[in-house]
Amino acid sequence: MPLSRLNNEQNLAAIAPLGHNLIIASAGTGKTSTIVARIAYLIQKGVHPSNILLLTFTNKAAAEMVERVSVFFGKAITSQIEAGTFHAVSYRLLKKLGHKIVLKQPKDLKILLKSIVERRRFDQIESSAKPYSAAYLYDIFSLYQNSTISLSFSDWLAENDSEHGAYFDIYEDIFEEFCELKKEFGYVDFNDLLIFMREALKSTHEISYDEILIDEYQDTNTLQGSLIDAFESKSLFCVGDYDQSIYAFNGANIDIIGSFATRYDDAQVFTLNKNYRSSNKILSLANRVIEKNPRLYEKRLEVTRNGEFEPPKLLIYDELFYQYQAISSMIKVSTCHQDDIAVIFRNNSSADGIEATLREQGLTCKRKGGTSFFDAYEVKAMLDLISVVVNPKDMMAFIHVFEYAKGVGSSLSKELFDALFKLGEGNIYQGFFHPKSVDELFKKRAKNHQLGLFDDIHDFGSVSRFYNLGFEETFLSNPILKHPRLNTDGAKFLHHFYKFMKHSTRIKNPQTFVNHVLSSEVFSAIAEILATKRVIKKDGSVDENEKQEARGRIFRKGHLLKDLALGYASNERFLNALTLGSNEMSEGEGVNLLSVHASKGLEFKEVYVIDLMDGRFPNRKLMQKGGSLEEERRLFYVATTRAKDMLYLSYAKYDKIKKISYIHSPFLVEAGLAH
DNA sequence: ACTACGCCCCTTTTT
DNA sequence: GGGGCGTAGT
Repeated sequence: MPLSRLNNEQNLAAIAPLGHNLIIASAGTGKTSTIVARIAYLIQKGVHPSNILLLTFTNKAAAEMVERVSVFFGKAITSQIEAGTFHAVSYRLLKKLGHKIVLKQPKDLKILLKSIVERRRFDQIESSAKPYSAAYLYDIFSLYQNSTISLSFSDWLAENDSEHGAYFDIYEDIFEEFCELKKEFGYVDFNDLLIFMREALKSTHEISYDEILIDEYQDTNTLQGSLIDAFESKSLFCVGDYDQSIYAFNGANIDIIGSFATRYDDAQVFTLNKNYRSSNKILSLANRVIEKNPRLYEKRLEVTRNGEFEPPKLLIYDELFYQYQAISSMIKVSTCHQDDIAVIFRNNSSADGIEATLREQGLTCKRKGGTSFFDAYEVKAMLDLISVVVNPKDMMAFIHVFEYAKGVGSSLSKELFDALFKLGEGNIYQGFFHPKSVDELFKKRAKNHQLGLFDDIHDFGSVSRFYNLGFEETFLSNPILKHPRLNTDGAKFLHHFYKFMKHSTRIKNPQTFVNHVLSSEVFSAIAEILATKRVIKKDGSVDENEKQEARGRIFRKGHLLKDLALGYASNERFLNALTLGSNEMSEGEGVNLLSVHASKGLEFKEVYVIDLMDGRFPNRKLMQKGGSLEEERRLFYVATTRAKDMLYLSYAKYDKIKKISYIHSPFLVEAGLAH
């Protein structure tokens, strides 16, 4: 059984009585096994699996832990455990409570926020500081929401950045409007999931757990902490390591783990000291460095692995790219299986270089954050087409789709959306198919000073200009076609879209729905535009064969998306799952390429920590913006403790593209590898 | 006034 | 590679 394989320390933690238990688990001490054993122990003791809540940092980690428990009890039991990230769990529970939620990517919401910011006047305000950009304002507000639950935005800003005092009122006002706009369009962001969940828990007794297990407890931020509190669980099982707290930029509050023992009367603290992962030499290097940080508790890690291992090796190169090439060569000749090798870096900007040199060597690599797939325009277009059906209030999705309509820019597409929104009383599907009569459908042109050319030619927006284009009767009679600036191309695109919408609402199965998107005229038109754009030569000529191939690639991505849709109960769930977990998916096979943050919780036989230059790692820029050397040191600790057998640390003295000279990272000095 | 397009800037870490 | 900005064209 699960408990039999634990050591004494782990066992004591796993069988702790219900209550408030904190497990301090240093790197490689078997915390996953301990959590798995704890869950198994609870189930054995008669706790119903649906009364267990497991909160992890990635959904993948949650799935793996539940999978390991199911070895003992079977899937029928373990599938009842509520497990996932704070965000994924909140989403599922809110759905269960009947909330309608459409999760939006921060990128889209930044555009929305920008539209509000642009309408504000800052120039009359006297201040030495320039107002924040919309994107930065979104990020800093997000950090605020994650960092505090007691302060107002202004008060929080005042504590962190006093120079913007003159703008505080405007900022507050902007977010008030932003909040209303989100509500109007039915949008929810990552933070909203947690905030809504916390609020929902205040007014329901439907949801409660016998025990909540929290992995990576050191990275819990104030908002997440308040959510844990809101569950009012009598039993917590929190697992973490102070030295691996690397999410300060997201509001991670180290006091939450630090004050655990004093926060609860019945607090019990267990410590796991036996390291099963790394060789003694790797471990002592990592410990030498992390000991430079102030100690919250004594670390006395015991090495359990016997045998002779190579000591960690420092590799020095004259130039950045030589470094990547040399490391790729070493990986090529390594006897280690490629899946068991990881290249770890502080900044993602290192990834492209190392990926390129690996490819030169004929090696493939695995990268986290399925960026290339979900960043592709065709994939975004497909997701926007799904979004607009799932949420007929979704302005952003509508506007993104209409970027592909010729003669329709951001201004007209917004006006079209507004008109459909009014015609359908807040629902563009209704606006298309059951339009109400509206007095002033289109806003009058603000001024008609320079009229002449276009403004009065189409002034009445006579629908007769769209006769003989083969439009359906019901479409022709829709008031939307009276928009004065809508041209024939735009109307054709709108008609494609209309037909797509018409047959959409009945399709509940996500796979069927993706098929519906792929066979629609709208998507076909979008694919046509993208394919043409991708093969067009400088002289404007297009090779038909090449274009068909490009079209083929676009539709192949469509079928990939269809495969991903398998198993989701509704379009809404499919869409939200992609937003919640798209960047957990990794792409490719072979050598693992990971940022330090992405490497958290993983282990590899052979690890290369690269670009260890002062400025890049530690990242001095971030340190100036509220980071700290301590945090960077913890990042170094996390990176090095991923290694089981062999650890390489490397840096380059010069970057010939950026023309920057570097000196080695101070952590290499602290590690005793450099002076 | 709005759309389309070409050129120049920067590029942190995550749900 | 993407977003911001200036310019030409409708």
